[in-house]
Amino acid sequence: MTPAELAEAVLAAARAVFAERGLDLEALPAQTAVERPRSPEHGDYASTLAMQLAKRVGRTPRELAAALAERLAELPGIASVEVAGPGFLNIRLEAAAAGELARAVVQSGREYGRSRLLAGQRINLEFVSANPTGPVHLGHTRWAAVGDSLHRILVASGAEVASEHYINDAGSQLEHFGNSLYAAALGEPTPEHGYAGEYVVDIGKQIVAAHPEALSLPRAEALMLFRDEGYRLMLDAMRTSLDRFGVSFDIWFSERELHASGAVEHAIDTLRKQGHVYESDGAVWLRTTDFGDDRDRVLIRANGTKTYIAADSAYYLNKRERGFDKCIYLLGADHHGYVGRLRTIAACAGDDPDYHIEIMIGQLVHLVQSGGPVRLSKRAGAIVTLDELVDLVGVDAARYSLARASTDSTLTLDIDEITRQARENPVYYVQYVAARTASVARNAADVGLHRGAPEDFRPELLAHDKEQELLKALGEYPTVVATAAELRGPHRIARYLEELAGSYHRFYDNCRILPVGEEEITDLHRARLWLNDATRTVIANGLTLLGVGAPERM
RNA sequence: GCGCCCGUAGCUCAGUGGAUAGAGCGGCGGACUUCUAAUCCGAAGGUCGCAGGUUCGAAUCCUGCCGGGCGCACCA
Repeated sequence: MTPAELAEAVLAAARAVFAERGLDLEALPAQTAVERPRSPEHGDYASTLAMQLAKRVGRTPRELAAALAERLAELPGIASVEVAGPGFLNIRLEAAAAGELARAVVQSGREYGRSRLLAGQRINLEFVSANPTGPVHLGHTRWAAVGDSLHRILVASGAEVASEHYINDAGSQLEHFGNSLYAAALGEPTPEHGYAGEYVVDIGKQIVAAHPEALSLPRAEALMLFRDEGYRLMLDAMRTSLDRFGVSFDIWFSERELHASGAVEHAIDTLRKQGHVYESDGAVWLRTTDFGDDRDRVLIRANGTKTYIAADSAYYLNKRERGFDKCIYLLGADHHGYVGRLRTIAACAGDDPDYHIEIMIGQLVHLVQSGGPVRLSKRAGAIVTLDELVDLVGVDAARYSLARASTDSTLTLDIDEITRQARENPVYYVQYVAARTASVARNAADVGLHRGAPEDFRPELLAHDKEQELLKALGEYPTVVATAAELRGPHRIARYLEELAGSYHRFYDNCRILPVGEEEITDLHRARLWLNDATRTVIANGLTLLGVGAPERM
């Protein structure tokens, strides 16, 4: 019996009790959940439904709980139900009913944990969106890890999702970048508003190597060449870094093309039709105060140039016109001023800012090394890049470290610490389970131990405390994935896997899976192998959602 | 001044109103002639920033305050 089935049984019992006593069925929720109590004294699962309902129907929690307990206790698979405290329902399953899960998980394989929760939603998930004027740095790296994992989680929950990287290639930053490359190639100092750093010199050299004539061109032509070639090389480098990190975007969207396609004018027309555009002082304005902004915003300046908000609007509307009904933006805290703006744009376009647009603000990553802070300013040239981080700790450890924290928390990474403790990173604790389970499976095959036919599986033999604990952990996985999808929290997967890993290691330590020496193979060995393989399935599924490998050996 | 996020063990961080607040790391003490000791077991470590409020029940929700981070353009 899975937790979901148990929860449904609790609700069904509530319906029966309500009907029997003439209570208002409308007071019942559409869904309920059972939780896993911290203390084993409180049973395998607990329901708080009676306490939640009592006030609504004017009964005491304990009275309702007692009635529910009576009904639930009769169900097959349920060993006992107790009413405790103010009205908790503490439920114990029979070992066999719990053990069933091992078979169900193995048979579901990669499907275990996937759902249709978000079926029918078409989601555009934008993240990273780094300027093509420098390498992907550590700030972006957090969103790369979190965004890509979220992408996988949303897909696993049934949504149709496109991951998208916006390229800011239309503004003056690219000009400054080109100027900097040119200056570097000439050996001149970095120009004002320019970019510094070794990568600028490197790219400058690459361009000169590929275009020996570059330095003898007239200045204006040379600048254009450095700008365009630098842009191309930088974009390639970004793609390469992200690929190596296991992150590949479905769509790379160019701002330049957005402008070239006339999308900006089109967007302003659309907003005008919605009645929120007006002209004043020679400029074109968006009346964002219609939707709570403290002042209106300019779309087109008096000099005819478009503002960034104009492009933002065009980009949002373009996403909507491409058929996405939910646009999720993953932005760093340094951009949280965008939130109101983007939501207002959606509102001005006639959309529901609480549904069509969703802006996740992730807090920044702080780096410290040798006790002091490390600055991440791109202009200053002191960059800690994605590539450097990966070189230091590897893809798995890097992705895991970044994905296991809530994006609401600023994350402090100590470079020394990461380097030194790479082996102690929690990712290895989890991956070690993948390796151990694989090793057990290999050894089992060597000694002729096989799971056998599913119908010969004896779930009731998995009655040891550690086996039951592990089974409960396995049963939680689908709920964890669903919650991670709904709350957009990939870190929940990581935290869950750490718990599951603990349960497995304790099981492994207490319950011998393989026969020792010449010992005869029994149904218990086979049952434990089912449990071993079920664990391997869940660990692998979970790590996949994080974009982290599940190694066969370590 | 206004807005968003955070404040939980020595450190890094979990905990979408439930029972005795958790994990990893660090430190202390144990466990390998048997499936991988990258593991396990034990002890230690907490006024959940502070003060009120709501609730049968608050780390969680509300208000105020304190502390930290980040933002508030006809810049990109």
